[in-house]
Amino acid sequence: MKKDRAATEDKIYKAFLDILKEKGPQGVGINAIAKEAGVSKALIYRYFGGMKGLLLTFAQKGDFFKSLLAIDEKKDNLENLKSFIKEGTKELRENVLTQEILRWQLIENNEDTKSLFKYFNAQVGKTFAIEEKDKTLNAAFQLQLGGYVYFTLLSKFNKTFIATDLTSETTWENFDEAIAKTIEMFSKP
Amino acid sequence: MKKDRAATEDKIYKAFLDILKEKGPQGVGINAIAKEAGVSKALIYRYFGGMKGLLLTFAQKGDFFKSLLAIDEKKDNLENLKSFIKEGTKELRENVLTQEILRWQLIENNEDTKSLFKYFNAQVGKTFAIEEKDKTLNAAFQLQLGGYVYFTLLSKFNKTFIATDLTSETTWENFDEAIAKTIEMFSKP
DNA sequence: TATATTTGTTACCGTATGGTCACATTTTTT
DNA sequence: AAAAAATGTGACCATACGGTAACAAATATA
Repeated sequence: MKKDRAATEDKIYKAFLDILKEKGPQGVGINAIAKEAGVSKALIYRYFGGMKGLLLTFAQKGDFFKSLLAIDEKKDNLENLKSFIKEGTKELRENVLTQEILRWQLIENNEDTKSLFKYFNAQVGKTFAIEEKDKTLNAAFQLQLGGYVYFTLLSKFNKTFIATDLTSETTWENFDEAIAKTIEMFSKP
Repeated sequence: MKKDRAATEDKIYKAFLDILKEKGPQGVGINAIAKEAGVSKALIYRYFGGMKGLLLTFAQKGDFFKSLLAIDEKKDNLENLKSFIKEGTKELRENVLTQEILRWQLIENNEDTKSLFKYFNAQVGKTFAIEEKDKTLNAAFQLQLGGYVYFTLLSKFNKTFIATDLTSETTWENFDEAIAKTIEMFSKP
């Protein structure tokens, strides 16, 4: 049998990502990862230091919503902020990995996940930080951003929220429009 | 030893509620409930039909955010809608049980939880349904409502979101103000 | 080539899970 | 009082979890 540590580590790490994406935080476990990777679970402890070390590795690689960083400079004026928002919401709904980390933060926060959340939130803060001009506008914007996250996560298991169809593309366009409109109105004198 | 089925059923049901409130959806399990109730788990199957039946019982009792129903009629004009929102957000942040059901919907949706979510969401729909006057306003309102839910759930494990302090009372007052202001601005010609 | 070292697997441990069943005890009915 | 029904428990099963240790096989070093 061929032996290759680097390749094995890669198999383990990929398996972890796949499970997180497919089964969510609840599916992530030593046994499941080892099985998915087709490798003995003892190696996860030897090479990564168990779940905690695995999450730390994940955190330090830090490939979260990287596509947003490219347009990070555009947040200066109103029009660019709006397009930034649109890009951000699109990215959020496409990036399942990011979704699952956000979901994870809603259900636990222990010694294992600590480092992951720390790095992830630092990245979020760096990406989505906007200069606060108006206290109420800021709160309104954050609420809508949080709402977008909420509905995105909710749509995994629910097709509707009250009367809103979460499977309809129109719904998400309406959300984008609502955010833009809100910012616009707040910005008027 | 005294035997009293009604009292035992009550002990089981109360134990279920306590665990859901204290440990969240993840803590809810047959063994944990039986232990908390100080009763043999076989009785949960005999009297409730297992977890599924227990959740159905919970669903049918339907004591979700009841305090809101009392002010349900007030949603007719702008000022009353705003006060209704304020009451709603207050209730949400105080009602841990409601929070945990909302959290539950973000992480699973199986045969056991099906009935619970169905009844719960029907109640939510009945309570928070507002007549849609403007498509964009409606989306903005829903986003902010969702954001409020998101931050409420997030605050259980996280003290901050980006630069926002989720433990500060001022933060939540800002949120309330933002919702009111948004509705107000949308309502102007 | 012989010896270390690294890599990988299997088997095991303790614990916890959901679920069932036989049995003892209490309460109700006859 | 005797029989029947309801109530409650403890033991047990299969399965899964995280974690460890002993051992085999491959690779690197001497």
